[in-house]
Amino acid sequence: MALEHAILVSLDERSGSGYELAQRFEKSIGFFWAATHQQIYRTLKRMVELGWVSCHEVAQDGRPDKKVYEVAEAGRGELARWLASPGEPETIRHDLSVKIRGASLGDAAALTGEIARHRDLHAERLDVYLAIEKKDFPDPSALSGRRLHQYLVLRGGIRAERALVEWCDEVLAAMREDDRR
Amino acid sequence: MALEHAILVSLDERSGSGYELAQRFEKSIGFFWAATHQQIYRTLKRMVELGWVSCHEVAQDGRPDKKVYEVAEAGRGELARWLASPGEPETIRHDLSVKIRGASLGDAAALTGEIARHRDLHAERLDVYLAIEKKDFPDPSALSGRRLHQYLVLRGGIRAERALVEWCDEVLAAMREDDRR
DNA sequence: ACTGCATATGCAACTAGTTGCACTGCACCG
DNA sequence: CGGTGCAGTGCAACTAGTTGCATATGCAGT
Repeated sequence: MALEHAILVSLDERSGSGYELAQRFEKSIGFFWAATHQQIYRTLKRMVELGWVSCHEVAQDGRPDKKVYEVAEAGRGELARWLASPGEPETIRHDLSVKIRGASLGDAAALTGEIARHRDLHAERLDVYLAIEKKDFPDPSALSGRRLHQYLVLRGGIRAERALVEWCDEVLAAMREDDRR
Repeated sequence: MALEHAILVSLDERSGSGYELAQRFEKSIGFFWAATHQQIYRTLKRMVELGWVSCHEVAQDGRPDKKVYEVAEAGRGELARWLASPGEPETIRHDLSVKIRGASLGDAAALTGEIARHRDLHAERLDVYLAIEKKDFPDPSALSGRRLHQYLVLRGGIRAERALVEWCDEVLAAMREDDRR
């Protein structure tokens, strides 16, 4: 399980509360590891028990108290161990592919609509990633260390989304062509 | 959940036992929807209760009896309903990205080894897909209907694996370059 | 005879992830 | 003064997926 490890990486970049982590998972970490606030709170609790992170409450004015977590020694050790350990490639679960494979059993028009919708969603995500690339990493050749690693992960997102958009376009073109005959 | 639907699509292509389905998930359906035999047996049982599939036992000689499942009317209806209903894009969980993002916290050499290993795994999968493409779909422009849909899903796999291989290569090149400085 | 392998099905216990709700604090708007 | 909305934490119940084991038939090789 990598949720613990994703949280460790994120907390190492900057300590924060469960709420803040949930927001990071919404916008940046979540691009490659999705998690809800429920999962994050539950996992943080477990990680405190394991001694991987430490926690102290912080009183705030103008808003409720929060619990700030930071990576402990044991957490850093666990992260190093995990980074060096081999992992399986992701198990793929792509329901759009299931739908396409079953296309002949349903309404073709509804399905092409669905594919077009996914195409647009992926195109939107791609635009977001490209905007981040342009804004935050204008000169990739000058990057090193942590910044370089962030950039490389973003590059993975760009490549994946681009591949999906192009694939959706290929599927739509082929299905329309098939329809015409 | 799409496991039911993936099973329906597969059973519609050809009726079969849980064991046979598990094998299909290992080699073809599993390229875009992973499932273990446990999941499949459990889900088939539930689908019989729901009336989506029917089941009859078949005695065999030379090997144990089996239960052959086939899609029922209600299953076909459910599948058509699902095909037309909008779905969320996949929630991404890519632990290689988490590892790269945390690269500076562990052993760089071990991590590049891990990335190279994934690169090779994806290159292998890509070769498998390309071989299938060449063998089973030598003339894509002549395809239509079900065969076309199978081909298009395969194309998605090819695009995805190619993107991953290229990304791994980019990451490895950039990390080696960064190392040298 | 013994071992290993493929076929064939399944339970039990576990881990992981989702969904729906509940609670507090405070600010800002009309 | 009541509604909306963000910040902040969390429980309970559920669904989905994994892992380890159990069991049975029968073939092929040593």
